[in-house]
Amino acid sequence: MVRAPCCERMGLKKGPWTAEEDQILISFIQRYGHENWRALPRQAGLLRCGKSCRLRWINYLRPDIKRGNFSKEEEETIIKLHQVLGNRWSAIASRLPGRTDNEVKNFWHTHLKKRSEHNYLLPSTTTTKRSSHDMMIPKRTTNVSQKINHHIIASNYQASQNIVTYHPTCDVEDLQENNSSSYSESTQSNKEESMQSINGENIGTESANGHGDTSFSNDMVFWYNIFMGAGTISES
DNA sequence: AAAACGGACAACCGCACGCAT
DNA sequence: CATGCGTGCGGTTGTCCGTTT
Repeated sequence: MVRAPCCERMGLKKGPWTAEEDQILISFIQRYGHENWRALPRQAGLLRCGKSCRLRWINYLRPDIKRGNFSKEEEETIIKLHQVLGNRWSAIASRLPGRTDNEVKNFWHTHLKKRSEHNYLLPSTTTTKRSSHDMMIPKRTTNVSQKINHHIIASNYQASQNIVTYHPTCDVEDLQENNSSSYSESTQSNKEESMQSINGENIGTESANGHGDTSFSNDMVFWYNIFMGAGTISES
């Protein structure tokens, strides 16, 4: 597949955003939403590529962004989730309402990494690029992770002013045990089914074939622990 | 006072994936 | 089935700013 290079078109601006650009982007999205990031800058009259607009919105301009220092609880949550999930910043960020993957990633590299390295070895923090083939944890657990994250984000979004749903007391040690035993064996469809069953609702997945094997059960437990233990999927 | 240094954070880049055609 | 587009993600780079020398 040939991919069009982003932001390389003549006339597209790069670098820091100005207040005027921010204002244009905010008011455009407030008015029309962001159904198509690629078309958005043209429609809004911004000399930016869609990717840049998306990043700016998601990481900085979104109304539900929580600015300011990370709390102690948030730090601990990041550290623990990183032990379980590795460098899956979006997944970690989804556990921290109002925080973005970029923010979490930066915070990790500037604050937590050194501290964490003192305490334990970091098996999954390699800086080399990994394909989805050469790692047990898929780079993008697209179906389940996206849907879960969408679910999470939607939940948080719905009640954004109301709840901070992560529980700093989450027992990540348990998660790690389950992780080592079942995560690598699990399949995408298993995870999807797990989440469906766990939530007692259809979160949008398709496969309907039944699984009665133990890996499925382990998987179910694993994902249940991941998302219930860290607490964002509330028992709604 | 100014240069050098380093930390923090914003932004960019390239890849992988889902989906429509 | 093959192709291309749009998007999300993680790694990396760039820039700003405070601190040290």
